[in-house]
Amino acid sequence: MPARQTSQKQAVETVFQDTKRPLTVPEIHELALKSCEGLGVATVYRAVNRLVKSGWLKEVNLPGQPSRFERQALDHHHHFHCTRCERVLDISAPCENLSSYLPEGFTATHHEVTFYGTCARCETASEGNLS
Amino acid sequence: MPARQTSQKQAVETVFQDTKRPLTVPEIHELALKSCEGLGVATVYRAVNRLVKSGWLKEVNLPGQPSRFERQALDHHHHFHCTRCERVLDISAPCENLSSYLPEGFTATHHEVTFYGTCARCETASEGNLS
DNA sequence: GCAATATTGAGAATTCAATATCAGTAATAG
DNA sequence: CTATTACTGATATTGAATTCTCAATATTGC
Repeated sequence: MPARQTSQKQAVETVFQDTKRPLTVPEIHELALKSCEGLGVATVYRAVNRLVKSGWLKEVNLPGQPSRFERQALDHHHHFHCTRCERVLDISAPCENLSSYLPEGFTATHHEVTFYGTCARCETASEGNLS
Repeated sequence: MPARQTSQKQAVETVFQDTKRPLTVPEIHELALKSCEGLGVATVYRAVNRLVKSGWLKEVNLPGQPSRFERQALDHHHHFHCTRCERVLDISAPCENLSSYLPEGFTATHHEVTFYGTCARCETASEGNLS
């Protein structure tokens, strides 16, 4: 009798269908609570682990940050870490011939590019605050 | 009577003068032990923190990895994480117009590029092992 | 329904990096 | 040389993210 369908699992999956940026476990938890009152953090961890194992989710690690998770994207993309609101956003990838610059003898299976700065939302918000 | 010169501090600095890739604290410790018997990990942490504060060392964070440290480099570069020997190596940076691809309204202060794969040393080593 | 058992929530337990503590050691000013 | 006190090593402690435990609950095959 393997695997049952529960409202908790459903809630976690829904979060990812509604969001297209990498989320930390606390973020997932908070969002999932809206559709599943009383949901515990441990359960979020369990659900996320299952979904990662099944390939539906992908773990995203940014330097010095706790793990985040996002839908296994179809297209390659990079990440933008807004140092003001602390959100991590996807940005489309122009990575072109990046790996062609690797030294002789090195073989890269993949790469990650992370930008740091201010996202459009925060940029706009602060403009309004100029006094 | 601020700051004394000790063999421990000296040992840690020497490690970085002899190595030009980012090192974890355990790596630093192991290397420094060669020139300073009995050196404790706590002291390595202390020395590294001092050197970071003074600007001589720079902290390097890679996704899902403990902090590493390297000499404050003069030139911009990226990192290559060998998934076989787990070493992190510097590679020269061709980052060109990377940030020009950012979406409207986004401002980036800096970026990081990390490659994953096999370094030249491991690549060579495994060729010899083909049986 | 009903029994079998996956799943859950709450909190304890673990893990691992990094820091704090403290008595003993050693660098340096005089 | 000597006193002052920065520094050290060993170890306890913290802090955080994540996993484990276990009794209670809820799903699903029959």
